[in-house]
Amino acid sequence: MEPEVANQGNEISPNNTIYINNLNEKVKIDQLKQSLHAVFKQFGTILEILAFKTLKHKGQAWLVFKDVASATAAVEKMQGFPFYDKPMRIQYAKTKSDIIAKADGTFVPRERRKRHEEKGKKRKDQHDANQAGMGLNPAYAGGAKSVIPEAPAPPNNILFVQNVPHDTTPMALQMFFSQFPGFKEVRMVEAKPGIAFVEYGDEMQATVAMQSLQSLKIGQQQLLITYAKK
DNA sequence: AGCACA
Repeated sequence: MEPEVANQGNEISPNNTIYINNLNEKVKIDQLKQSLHAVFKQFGTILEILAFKTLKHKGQAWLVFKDVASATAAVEKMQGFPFYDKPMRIQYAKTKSDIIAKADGTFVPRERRKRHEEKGKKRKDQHDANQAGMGLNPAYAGGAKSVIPEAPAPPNNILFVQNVPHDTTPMALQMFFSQFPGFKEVRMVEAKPGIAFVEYGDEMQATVAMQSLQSLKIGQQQLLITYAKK
């Protein structure tokens, strides 16, 4: 007989939604969601990202892809990806997200959770504004080690490449980046392993290379490419 | 460690 029951053990079956834990709990929810989006959008359209700061849900997030194939790629390729100094742990979510159920017509409203919604709903707009500002502050958490840029640099002709395996040579990197028009040079800094700068003639050329190489893995590691700060 | 639907 074939195994009709897809899910006997601890394996969780494919789902549009990935469940991520071991996230750095010091990161503010808004910034966390933004950064997750930046890192996972390469796998396909993201419908929703949910994260909460309550005790039971800190350090975790649910990221809903439009397509299951995107979720599968994300689970495989981003497993252990260093994110705010901690390796992400990624699984498929155990259950279907509401947003998916609504789309496929299977949504049935669940019991309303306890009266969660009652406590002081003050004007906290000011706090939110402050929090947004903090997302731009590199001094946050006192470290420069995050693989996530605090604020995305505007498009320009130089790419900033992160999560490069430490034993990668400039020559090796050049192999990948020089196949795109306008390539000028790769620069690596001895004192700062794991990163590289790649320069192109102009912004469009840099953009083309970035989009093509964004999903490149070297060894086990998923490259992360953004524009360099100038 | 912790699987929700702010």
